[in-house]
Amino acid sequence: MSRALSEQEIVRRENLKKIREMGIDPFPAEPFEVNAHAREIKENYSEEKKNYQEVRLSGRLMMKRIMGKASFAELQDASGKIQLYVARDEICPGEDKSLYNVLFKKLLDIGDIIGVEGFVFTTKTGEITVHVKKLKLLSKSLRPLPIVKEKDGKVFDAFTDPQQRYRMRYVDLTVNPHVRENFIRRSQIMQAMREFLLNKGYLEVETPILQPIYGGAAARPFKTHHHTLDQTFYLRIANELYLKRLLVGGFDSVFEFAKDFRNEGMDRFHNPEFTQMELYVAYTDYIWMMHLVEEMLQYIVKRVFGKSTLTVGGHEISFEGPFQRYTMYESIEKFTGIDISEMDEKALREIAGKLHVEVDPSMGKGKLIDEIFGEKVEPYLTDPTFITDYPIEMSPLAKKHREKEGLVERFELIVNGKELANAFSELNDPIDQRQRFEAQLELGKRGDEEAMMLDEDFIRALEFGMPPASGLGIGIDRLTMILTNSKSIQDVLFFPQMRPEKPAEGAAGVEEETQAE
RNA sequence: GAGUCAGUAGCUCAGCUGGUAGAGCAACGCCCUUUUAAGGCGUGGGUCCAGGGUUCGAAUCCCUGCUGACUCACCA
Repeated sequence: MSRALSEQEIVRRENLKKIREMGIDPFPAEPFEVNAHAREIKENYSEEKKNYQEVRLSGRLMMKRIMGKASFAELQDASGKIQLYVARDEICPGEDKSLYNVLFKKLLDIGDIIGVEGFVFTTKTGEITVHVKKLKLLSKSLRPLPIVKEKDGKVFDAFTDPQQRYRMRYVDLTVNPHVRENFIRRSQIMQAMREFLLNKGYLEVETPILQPIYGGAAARPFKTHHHTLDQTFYLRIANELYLKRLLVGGFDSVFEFAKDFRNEGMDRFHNPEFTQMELYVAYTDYIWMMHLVEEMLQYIVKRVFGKSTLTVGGHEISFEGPFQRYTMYESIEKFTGIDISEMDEKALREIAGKLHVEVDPSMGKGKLIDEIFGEKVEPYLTDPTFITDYPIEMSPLAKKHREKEGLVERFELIVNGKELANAFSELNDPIDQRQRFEAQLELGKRGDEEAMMLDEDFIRALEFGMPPASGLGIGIDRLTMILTNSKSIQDVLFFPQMRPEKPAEGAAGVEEETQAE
């Protein structure tokens, strides 16, 4: 399929041709060895020490300022930008000046990837600069990059169109340094979490993404089909039930960074695929897990940001534990003045109406309480807050509360008005578990599309005996959003889900085969 | 799923109650050996998201569709 080329693309293709005609390979195969990076040079160069006198670095040409026989340019590598000084007679010591006059001045375009060799000095305006002695083209760029300029911290002509930024994230990352920064943070956050868990001696594991029965959460799944087995599979909505099987198998602590998939609405907090870290530790309970979560978040924030208070959405949020704790009933009473602890389904429905919380007939008691909480409490919890002791109806995998009738031993951690983590003392009584699943089936019949499936093998595992344990799920995307002060999940996912730009050609047949539904 | 807003040059955007498209940067040509949103002079570049309609005439008004953002609904 050919595409009409823009004026600038035509120029670049012509330049490419001319480069080849000069006998220069625009896409050379040999490696270009580098011994320095932009940021490191800018941080460590000193005029007195005269260090960095033989540097080799490579990156993208981001700016050319040509002044006749000498030029300044900007090179951007993975660490940042640095200015280059390119003088004609330096890179062309002999008679032939074409390397400067033709290749550098005319044929190299912004976006080209080059390698340079030279020494570092400071210009008379005080800018640390690489004085280039040798220059090599490493890869030609055939499309014009958006030109983003900056002065005194102000950015001009920023590349901002969300659609283009997400579809061409490579361009976004190239021209928007703060975008790059968020993703580096994400990686550091995950690394710190993994480090914390491994230091505790917990075992990192992997469990199936293709599951014959989906479970461990309440959500609509993606459905697919395996040809050889001629069998329906679901992309996991959670890995909880598999990790618990591993506790049955004798591991006493397991965790997994899991991509989960939920076939539901998309907004700035939800992407169809997202990442959760789930952790199960035997012989502990949810109280113990609250301490662990406090300790872990403190560790991560300290490790990644070097401090324990961050500005999130205009608020200062401290991750220094211990966090505030309320039971679910307490929190509702605190924010609405109404004590719902003794109410039945009918009374709750009336209260919901009074509070202008929308409900529908398929909702059971647990869901009604959750609606009230979600509407009247959750959005107002800014600092990290544990909400504990949830109604049994909405927590089919959690252990019954040791003292309080009708509740389970469960907590959620709310930060900045959103759920960040969810945990319980895990239900390990197989008979109780079967009854809970059966109650879910009932809800399913009432029209709750997210009611859980009955997983016979999971029950069988519990019947062999699972040690008492607590389990935790923590949303990595949400955590990254909070810690990087990002307004949308799209800012912390490299490639957020979007509609295809145009219907993929030839994809129709494939679609038919792989996608049931 | 509903509502609101948006889609114009490579990028960021102007374009009034309808008269046939503009700026800055980028590109191209020339000048310039310490510039940094470099500068000076000059030049080119458009499926105005797509398809219909109204009209003598549509980037502009109307309808449909596509894509995106936001809000709401849904989502423990």
